[in-house]
Amino acid sequence: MTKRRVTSQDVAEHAGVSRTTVSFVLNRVEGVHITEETRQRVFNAAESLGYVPDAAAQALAGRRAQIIGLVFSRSYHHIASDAFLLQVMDGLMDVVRKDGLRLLLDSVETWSQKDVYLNLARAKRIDGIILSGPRSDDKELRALAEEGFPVVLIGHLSKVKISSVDIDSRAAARLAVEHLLAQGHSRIGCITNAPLSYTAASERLQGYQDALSAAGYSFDQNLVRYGDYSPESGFKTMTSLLAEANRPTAVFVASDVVAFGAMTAVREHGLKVPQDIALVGFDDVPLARYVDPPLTTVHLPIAELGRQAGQLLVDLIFRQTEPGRQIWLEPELIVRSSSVKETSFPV
Amino acid sequence: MTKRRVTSQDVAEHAGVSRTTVSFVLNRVEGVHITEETRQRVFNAAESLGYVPDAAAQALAGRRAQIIGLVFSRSYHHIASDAFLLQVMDGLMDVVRKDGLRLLLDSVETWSQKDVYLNLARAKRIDGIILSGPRSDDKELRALAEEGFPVVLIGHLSKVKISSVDIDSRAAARLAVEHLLAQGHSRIGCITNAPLSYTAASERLQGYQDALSAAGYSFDQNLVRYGDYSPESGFKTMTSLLAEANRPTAVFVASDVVAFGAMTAVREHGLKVPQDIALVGFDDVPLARYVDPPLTTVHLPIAELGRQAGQLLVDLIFRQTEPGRQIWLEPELIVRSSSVKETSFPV
DNA sequence: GCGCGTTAGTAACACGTGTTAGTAACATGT
DNA sequence: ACATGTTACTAACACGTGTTACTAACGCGC
Repeated sequence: MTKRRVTSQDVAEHAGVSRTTVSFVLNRVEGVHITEETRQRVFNAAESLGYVPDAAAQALAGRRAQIIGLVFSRSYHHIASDAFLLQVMDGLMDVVRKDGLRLLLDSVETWSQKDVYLNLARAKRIDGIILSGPRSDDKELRALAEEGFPVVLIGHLSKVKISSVDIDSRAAARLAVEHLLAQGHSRIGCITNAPLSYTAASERLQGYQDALSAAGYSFDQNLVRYGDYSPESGFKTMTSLLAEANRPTAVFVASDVVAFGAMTAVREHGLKVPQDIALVGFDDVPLARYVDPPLTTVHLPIAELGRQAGQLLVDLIFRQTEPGRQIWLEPELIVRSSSVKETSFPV
Repeated sequence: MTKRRVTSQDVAEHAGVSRTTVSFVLNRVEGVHITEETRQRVFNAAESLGYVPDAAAQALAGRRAQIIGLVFSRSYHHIASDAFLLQVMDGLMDVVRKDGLRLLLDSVETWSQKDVYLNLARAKRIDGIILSGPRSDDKELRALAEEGFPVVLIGHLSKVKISSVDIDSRAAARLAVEHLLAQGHSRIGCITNAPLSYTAASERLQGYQDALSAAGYSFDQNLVRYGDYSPESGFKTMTSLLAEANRPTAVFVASDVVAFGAMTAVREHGLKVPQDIALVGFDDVPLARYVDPPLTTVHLPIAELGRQAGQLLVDLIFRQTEPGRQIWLEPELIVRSSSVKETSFPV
């Protein structure tokens, strides 16, 4: 005695018209003549029967799946803050919802398991895909994009006609270090957010070097340490930096979360931030302004990243724009007390 | 000159068999006799043609959509930490992936826009749904569940036969306050994580009251303040608490993030944690052990929450178990230095 | 009264799969 | 020799929608 599904056939019979007419009315097809009166009859029938079109059938009958995929690497989402993905999704949802799209989420442990997202596309389960932090040697991805499948990257790939949105983190890192230079520091250390095999890590290190060399300082390998996303790593690497014979007076930590650990290390070493060691972080996680002292950092427009990526993808899908547009978002330095000796900054 | 889709028909022709046989082989249908040799021919053909079944067609032909929905309230995901949803997803993905399911994510601003998830179900876009933090007056949700549609709640609803997973946060809060009592405190304040209209907030407050009354202390309204998820609110409410004539010697803050703000307030007031004010938080966000001093808090098994919810849903979908199972997960008190005067705890 | 365009719809096919019912070919027991 | 069962398949229908091609009725100018 299980209730049967309400199909468009039921609506048609209930309204006394053909199924075709129902389809025309409900999809508001242009260039087709339907009396206002029948139109209303159809709407009423659909309403009173509680008709909801079958998504699978719609997708099969040539329409889109109405779903876009967001794929990220599980290791990657640690790189920025934990909130990274959440903020991206926030921005993304705002955009895609306007066009009636839903979000399918998937992750890969390593980019070698590309079948995950390739299958999504081949099975027509999704109409387009947003890939966070792709690998440059991803042949299948290029193939997919060249077939005309809508692809947008968060991050970027050179020499490929794939749309992408990214934050200029090299410039961002440079901004941070220039700020420290402007404060009069000349021995400035660096703790990366991750091993250099991650482009997000090496780019930030490059920004650090850019600032130094632009100011006429040479690069000193001894002032660089490598974090691994965790506060623990910040604690350890900072401890190691403080043990240097000629230790730095300021440190650029390419991740707020790592910087929190570093800050703890400074304190436990009996030193003061910023008087003994000035600190600048990266990411501007919500807590950055609530540690002691509040952390100077670089704000990344992450929700905006998601929004732009979503818009790019929607345009590819519906407006069939040309792929290959690359958008760079500008970060912003947020100065708080961890980097300036005059302690006159508000909490 | 657009490349046509590879269908099971193509595979059939390529292997010299019927489309039916292809379906039998690829789906490993039991109770059907196929020679090992043809079986291989089909596999090879599918492989060499790069055949990927059309998801929409599969879903239409009676199979499941192979997608489950995770729906959360946007306001709700602030209540716990920002990382809440991410951890849930982590646990959830592990489970559902084993059964070949994908995750569709959606959010509602308020639970009044139920169409969002009702439509997902009615359109057969998803095979089951996980709802985070539902409202008790959700009639349509009950109807959906009673029709036999697989539903699992994160949170819980009484008097309904709907499966759910939840953390016993009332017991958790009690645990936290009992710890403070054991440390010799008798005037213990409370800062909630959110306004009391949120059950997640009122339950924690109740746990606080439970502990007090069990210890024979009466409830003092003057020692209670109401936060709103943010560190700001922690700062303000703690400042207000410290201005009390007879101020508390310990405070239970029902959210780590709020507690960070509270901790800053104590410090700026020239007082020491834990010597002047002992603090216990709630949630055990990753940073809790990296603030100064490391924050005693209640650890919530959130990833486990997602895992159990996923398992419950998968069982409902595939194993067709009876709905209505309620699982309660036990939190755990993590003692760090913010609540004990002997400062002998390791970082 | 006839050709013609417009209106208001409909019949029929396509999408690609899962599945039930059926069918030849062949082995087996008596 | 013949009924019976088993093996290895296949033909045909079902799923629910979008869409193209077609039609019947009607108005209208000449």
